[in-house]
Amino acid sequence: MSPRADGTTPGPATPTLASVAQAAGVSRATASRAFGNPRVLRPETVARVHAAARDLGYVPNPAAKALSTGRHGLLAVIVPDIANPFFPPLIGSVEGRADTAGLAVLLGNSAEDPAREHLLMNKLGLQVDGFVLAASRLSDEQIRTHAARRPVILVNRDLPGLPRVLIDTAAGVTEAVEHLAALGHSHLAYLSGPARSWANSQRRKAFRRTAERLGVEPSLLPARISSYAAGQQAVPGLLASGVTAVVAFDDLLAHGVLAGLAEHQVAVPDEFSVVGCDDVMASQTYPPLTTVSARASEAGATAVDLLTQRLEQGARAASDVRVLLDTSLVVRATTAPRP
Amino acid sequence: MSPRADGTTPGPATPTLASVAQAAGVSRATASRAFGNPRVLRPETVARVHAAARDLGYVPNPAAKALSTGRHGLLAVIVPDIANPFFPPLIGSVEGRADTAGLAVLLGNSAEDPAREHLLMNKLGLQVDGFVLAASRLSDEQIRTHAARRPVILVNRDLPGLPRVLIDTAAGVTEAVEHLAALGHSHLAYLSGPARSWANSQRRKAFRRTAERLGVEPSLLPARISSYAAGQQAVPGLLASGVTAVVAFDDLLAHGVLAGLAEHQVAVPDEFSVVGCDDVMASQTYPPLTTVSARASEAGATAVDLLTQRLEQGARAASDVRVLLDTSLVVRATTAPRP
DNA sequence: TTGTATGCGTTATCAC
DNA sequence: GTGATAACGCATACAA
Repeated sequence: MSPRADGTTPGPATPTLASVAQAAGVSRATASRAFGNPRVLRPETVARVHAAARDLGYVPNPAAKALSTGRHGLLAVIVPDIANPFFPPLIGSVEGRADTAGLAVLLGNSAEDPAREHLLMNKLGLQVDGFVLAASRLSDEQIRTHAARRPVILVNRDLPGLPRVLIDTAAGVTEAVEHLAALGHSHLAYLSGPARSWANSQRRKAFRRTAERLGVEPSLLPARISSYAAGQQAVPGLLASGVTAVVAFDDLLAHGVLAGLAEHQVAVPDEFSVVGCDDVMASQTYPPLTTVSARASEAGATAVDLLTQRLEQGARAASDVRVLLDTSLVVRATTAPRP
Repeated sequence: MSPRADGTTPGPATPTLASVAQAAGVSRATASRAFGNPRVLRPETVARVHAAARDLGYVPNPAAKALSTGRHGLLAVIVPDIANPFFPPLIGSVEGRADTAGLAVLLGNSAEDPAREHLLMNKLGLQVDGFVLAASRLSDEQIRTHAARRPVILVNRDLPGLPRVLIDTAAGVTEAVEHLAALGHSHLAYLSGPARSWANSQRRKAFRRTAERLGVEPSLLPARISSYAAGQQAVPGLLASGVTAVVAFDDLLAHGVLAGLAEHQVAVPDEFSVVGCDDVMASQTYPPLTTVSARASEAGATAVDLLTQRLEQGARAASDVRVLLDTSLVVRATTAPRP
């Protein structure tokens, strides 16, 4: 056992609770209490231990603490694709909120692969206190199995019985269709995203329902995956279908559509209107994309809140929490009246 | 000690090495060796232990292993800003490579704040085997202090004595200036990024050096931070300076410039040329941005390789490794001859 | 080749 | 209030 097998300088042994206890002239148990349960100790004793700890530069050993308590001070956030611009803000807010809650964040990337996601959760399961599972590609049963072992908070996955926070883009998509109909577009397309995505099925349904209600003709085009190239490749089909406007599953696809339309000399928004979704990139890129707001950051923070709640309250915490985050349309520069 | 304080179902106690040993009819030590050092055991014994482990669904407890060995199977990657599109691909490749190396990834966000970065490293230091420090905002001394405790691999920070991987955008920026000069632009601007960023100083120097060599007039404009809004706000100054082309610190700023120019009715690329940097977003957004390639993914993977090397070889590993990743200009649609 | 005994650093259950 | 002491689960000298 050579804890110094790496290239770091040995230096003096890192102080342990035992060192602190000795320096403070108390037992290890008392030293421990000075940190974890100071109220039961005489204030004077607490102060003495703290002083000793400070002098020695004592830092508690997380591994030992975890082994003893079963709590790791760690949370895992699993996403299908880190490179997809929807997730970084979500991850960022998870990290931020976790940090203030005293938790560190383990990052897992499932690469859109359910098998990989499952493996990842098994591997990480024993070293974290809980999971934030974003846009999971797992089956309901698999998720339930994992949730039986470790607390799991779902983001954008509506599984009854588990705490979940849902970004309800249906409202925004509905607005988008209304917006386009009001502009005179009578034939619209929805360019769909990942098949196993909850968000995608929500958006597709809202699109169709609203189109029918308003009496505009809906077309459904599959892009299968969310990528710039997929959006670009969907353009020929889009033009062939005869629509004059499209609602894309997300901003990434929308930008691909923009590129594809430019290739075909179709002007946006004069000849063709494009609506994205998630408002990620849309606010960081030119031209300003009309899109549906997403609130991914809020979703992440809320998920962490639910998790810490569950961690603190244990089984007493309500487990069937369902937080719905409302969305709305943000009209920018890629939609205009039908030509 | 109630490891089940959360809402999970109790179920059968998770199997430990002791359970496996008992089931296989061997001692705990032998069971342990079956995993960590199988060569010293009779193959038959190894098989029996593995079978028992499989039947019981045994998963080694990372905390116990860490406490015993001092190795955590964890790596921390620290970035200044998760939301900045430069970092997600880097983080993703770190995660990917770490995963194949059997390491999990802890994510830290310094929010561009050196103090926060320092705190983060202190907090995480005891639970990881090493750090990948991307675009660190820390002082040289601080980095050295941390590196003395835990192996640190630097990305885009050139600190002699520490393993580092540098994305050498100087070459690409040089090409960009040459490209613009060849197009007839005789007065160029560099829109700079974060002051403490190594990448920024590299780019600024390359810009000025090349401009002087080619006899074109260089202007330096500060954006201070990398954001869409900052790029947008820099446009008035840009136009006032009389330049006809700009090289922005990164693609995010470049897109902001694009938006600002549109506001001022300046056509790109006909009246004004814009070059970005890092080729992130540029390939996912329309219009296609002329930019400098970045290879952030390769940088992340390489950093992990250097770290695992160091972890395996210990102090014998060469510590002054300096990996330089070359870059080049990618000409797309935002540059054209001077009007 | 395998078993025995001990330590890793902390928390928690008893006593006192 | 405080102090011994036994876990927690695993790895590893040392014996055999």
